[in-house]
Amino acid sequence: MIRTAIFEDNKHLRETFELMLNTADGFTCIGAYSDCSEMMGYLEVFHPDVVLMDIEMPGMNGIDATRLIKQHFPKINVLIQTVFAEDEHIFNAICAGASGYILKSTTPDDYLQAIRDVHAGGSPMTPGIARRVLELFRQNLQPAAPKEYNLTPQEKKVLQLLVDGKSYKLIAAELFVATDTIKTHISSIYSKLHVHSGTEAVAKAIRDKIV
Amino acid sequence: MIRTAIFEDNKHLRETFELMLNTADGFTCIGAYSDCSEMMGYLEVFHPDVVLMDIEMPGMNGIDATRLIKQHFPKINVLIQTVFAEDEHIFNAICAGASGYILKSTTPDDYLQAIRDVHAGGSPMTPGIARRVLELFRQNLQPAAPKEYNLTPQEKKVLQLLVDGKSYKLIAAELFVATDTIKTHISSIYSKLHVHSGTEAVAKAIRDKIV
DNA sequence: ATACAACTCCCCCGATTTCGCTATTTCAAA
DNA sequence: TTTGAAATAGCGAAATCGGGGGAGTTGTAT
Repeated sequence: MIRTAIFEDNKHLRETFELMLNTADGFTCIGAYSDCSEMMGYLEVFHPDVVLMDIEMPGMNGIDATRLIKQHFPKINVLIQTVFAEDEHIFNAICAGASGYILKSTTPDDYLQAIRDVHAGGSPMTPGIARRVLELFRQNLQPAAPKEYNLTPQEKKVLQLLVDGKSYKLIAAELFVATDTIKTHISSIYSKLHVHSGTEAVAKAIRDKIV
Repeated sequence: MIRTAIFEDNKHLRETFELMLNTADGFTCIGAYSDCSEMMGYLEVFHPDVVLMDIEMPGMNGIDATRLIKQHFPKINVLIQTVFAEDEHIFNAICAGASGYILKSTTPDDYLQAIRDVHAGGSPMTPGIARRVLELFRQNLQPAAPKEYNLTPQEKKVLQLLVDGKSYKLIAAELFVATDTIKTHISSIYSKLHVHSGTEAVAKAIRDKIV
């Protein structure tokens, strides 16, 4: 028996969900609320397995509520169900700790299956949502856009050591050349990066290039 | 009619898929291969809508093949189907550009539905896989661990401006104080960050803190 | 053979940075 | 009221840095 709680401000929808869960085999609806004002106290007492959470609600929104739930009851699985498919909502919901994210166009059977999935440790998602998630994933991972400034191999080494906080002398020692040679390299690094000091160069180097 | 191609080294499975696609309504299997050796030339000619890709195959594996496909034919949707649910495979598949990731335990109907979903621009995933994806997502995103070094507000401002490449004089001007004051601030910043130069401070500031 | 890029080195010089130490004012906490 | 942190400011000296110039050696490409 999967103990489910509902947070949904639309009265009709809320009661439909409640009925659906109470008539379906293997489910119980142990609470249906139109907002999150009493949520924490309620969860403390009844400890549902799965929370079906709407995003748009008066008072606290479903994403902040999810964050709150996961902070205090990490074992409760939160299934977001909403009409919003915006990247920002999806992103925030995931970060808040949502276990699933389905759109409201889903059929009753799909709802039940989604709740089962969540309860079994899965993360059901509408395929369209899943695509957004994958794309967000790739975006937030790839931004390795190492700009090229035509630095020569030696200049890269010097820049690397500069970033490590080494002085001209130390860099020279490390590369077995004269300090003046390092000065020359650094001059050309500066002109290639369009900067005029070590701090600027380091900032630029870290921000859009090699470590 | 969804034009699908299959890459799967298991003969029985490959032929089952082929039969399934050719008998189902709305699908055509326009090729079924046991490895990726001739893949690119094949895709060039037949241009399938969806590729059903196995991971474990002799020769090139399905993930590298996916990367190759997406590089040259970004419009082709690749649906990974495998017995492997390891995080590393999932991660690599996503980065390679896979549009979906389903496990081989899926039923025939689910296969067809997954292919439909992919073709419609969705990303079907087994709920268990989806959970892994969400967790990978959170992992690769959260490491925003802004270390605190007990810098005072003014010191933070100074550090910020230092990172921007400003000289002591300029910082002093910007904060309406004497240059010597900036000297003092920078001294305490250095001792708090345990560094001994501007470049080190900037590197540390960017790497594990503000800005 | 002649360029050209990359790497090397040297000198000069002024500006900037770094490291000492001291010291006052303000403001909030003890 | 005393204490302490934060911010302010100053002085001095050594070291480093940044910009300018010129110049020699490789090696590759034309």
